[in-house]
Amino acid sequence: MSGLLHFNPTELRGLRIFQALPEETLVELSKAGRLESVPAGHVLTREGEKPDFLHIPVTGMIELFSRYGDRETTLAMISPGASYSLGAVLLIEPYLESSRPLVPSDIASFPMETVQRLLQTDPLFAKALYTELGRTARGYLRSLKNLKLRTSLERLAAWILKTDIINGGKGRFRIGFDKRTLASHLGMTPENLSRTFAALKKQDIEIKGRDIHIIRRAALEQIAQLTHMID
Amino acid sequence: MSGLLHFNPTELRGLRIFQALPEETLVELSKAGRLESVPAGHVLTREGEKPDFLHIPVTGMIELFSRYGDRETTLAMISPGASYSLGAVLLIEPYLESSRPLVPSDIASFPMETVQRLLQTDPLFAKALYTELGRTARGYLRSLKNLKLRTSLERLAAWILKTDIINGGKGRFRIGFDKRTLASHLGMTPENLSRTFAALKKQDIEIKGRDIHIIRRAALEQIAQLTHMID
DNA sequence: TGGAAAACTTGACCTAAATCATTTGAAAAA
DNA sequence: TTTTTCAAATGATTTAGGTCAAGTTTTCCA
Repeated sequence: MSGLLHFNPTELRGLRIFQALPEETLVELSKAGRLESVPAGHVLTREGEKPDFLHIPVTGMIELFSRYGDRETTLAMISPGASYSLGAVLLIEPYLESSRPLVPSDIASFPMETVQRLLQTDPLFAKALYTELGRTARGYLRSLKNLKLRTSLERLAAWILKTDIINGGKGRFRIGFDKRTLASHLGMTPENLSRTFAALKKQDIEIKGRDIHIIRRAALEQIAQLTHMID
Repeated sequence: MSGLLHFNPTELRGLRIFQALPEETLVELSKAGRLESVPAGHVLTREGEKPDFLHIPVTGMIELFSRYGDRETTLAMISPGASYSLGAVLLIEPYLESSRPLVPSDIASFPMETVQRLLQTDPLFAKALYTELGRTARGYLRSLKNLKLRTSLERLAAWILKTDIINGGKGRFRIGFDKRTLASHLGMTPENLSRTFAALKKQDIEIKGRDIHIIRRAALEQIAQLTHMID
C-alpha cells in the first residue's frame, strides 16, 4: 500500500465508468479521489464492513471473494475501469464480498460523501453509476447462469475462448493469475482444474505453465457455445 | 392474460419500489402503466428480447428462468413489489432471463419510454430505480454465494429457515409452488430434493405434500447458519 | 546458484449428486 | 366413483467432482 497520489481529470475520463461525465464533475472527483498502489493479496475491503470509499482499479486486477465457515470462493474478477461493491456504496449497506488485488494494482478511491453528494446533484453522475450498477447486476446474473447451466468442462472451455477474445483473439494468451484462483473462479477445485486442462490438452489446446495456445478452436466451441446470454 | 385495467396513484405507492416517490410521479406512472392478470406458466418475456416494459408483480410470484441447450434453470423468484429485468430496462439491452408467473399473478407494466423519460427528469425516480437495481445486484451476488459456498443440504435447510421467517416464523408454512421448481431454484434435481427432504424428515422436519413443519429448528440452524451475507 | 517453498500435477479413492427406471400418491377429468 | 394424468418418491446405477496423498515442477530468495 505505497505511494498516495492524486490524478488529473483527463486520467479519470480514461476509466470506462467516468467516460460520459462533464469536465466539471471530473474535476470534483479528481480533487476528492486518491490513487494508491496495492500489493497482491492485500485485503482492501472485508465483507460485513460498511463501505467508506468507491473503489475503481486503474491497473491490475481485483479479486472479489467470500468466506463461509472454512470455505472460500472467488466471486468475480474486476478489471481496470470497472467498479466493485457499487451496490453497497449506493445502498449504504455492508459489503457482501471482500476484495484484494490478484496482482499488484493501482486503485482509485472516492469518499462515500463525495459519491453521495454527486449522486444527489449531478444527474449524469447518477446515470453513470446506475449504468455501471446495471452491468454489475448482469455480470452476477451471467455468473449464476454459467454455474447452473454449464458443467465444469464447459465453463473452462468457455473461459478459454472468452479470455482469448479479450486478449485479441490470437489463439495465444497468458493466464494473468494463479490457477488455484482460476479454479475457484470457475467453481472447481485446483485438482479438478488440472485434470480438466489435461483432458483438453490431448487435442484442443497446448498449455505450458500459464501460457495457453488454442489448437482446435472449433473443438472448444463445440464443448461450450459462447453466447451473449452468458458470456 | 385477462382483464387489462389501470390503477390509482395510491395503489402504486403500496409497491416497495415506488414507496418514496412524490404524488406527481405516481400520477404519471399510473397513467402510463397497466395491470394485467396472467396465468401460471405463461411466458411474459424471453431472454434475448429487447425490453419493452418495466414489469412489477403486484400479486403472485414470478419465476425468472433460462435455457441453455436442453437444460433449464430457475434463476430467481420475484415477489410482489420487487422489479425484475431492471438491468435490461435501464441499459436498454436484451433480457438475460425469461419470466413467467409461478402462480396466477397480477403484473404492473410501465412502457420503456415513460421509464426512460422519468429517469432523465425525476431524480427521485432515478434514485428509486437504482436503489432497486442495487437490491437486484446484491440478490444475485447472494445467490451466487449460496450456490458456491453451501452444499445442497445446507441450501435446503437455509431455504426452509428463511421461508419460515418470511411467513412469520411460526414453524409451519406451505411451499407456494411445485417442488420441481424449488429443486431448480436450489440448484438440484427433483429426485435429489426428494431425498434431501427425506433426510431431514427423519428428525428435523415434518413434511406432507407442500406443508412443512419445523420440528427441531436448532438442528436446521446447525446444518446451515443463516447470515445476512448470504440470506 | 543451490535449496527451500510454493504451485501445480497426477494417482487412488470416495462421496455427492445426476440419471434412469419404476412405483406410489394425489389431483383432475370422465 | 373410476379412470386418467401428473407430481413426487424410491430404488439401482453411473458419473462428475471432491478429497487425500504423493510426486513434480516452478518460483523465489538467501
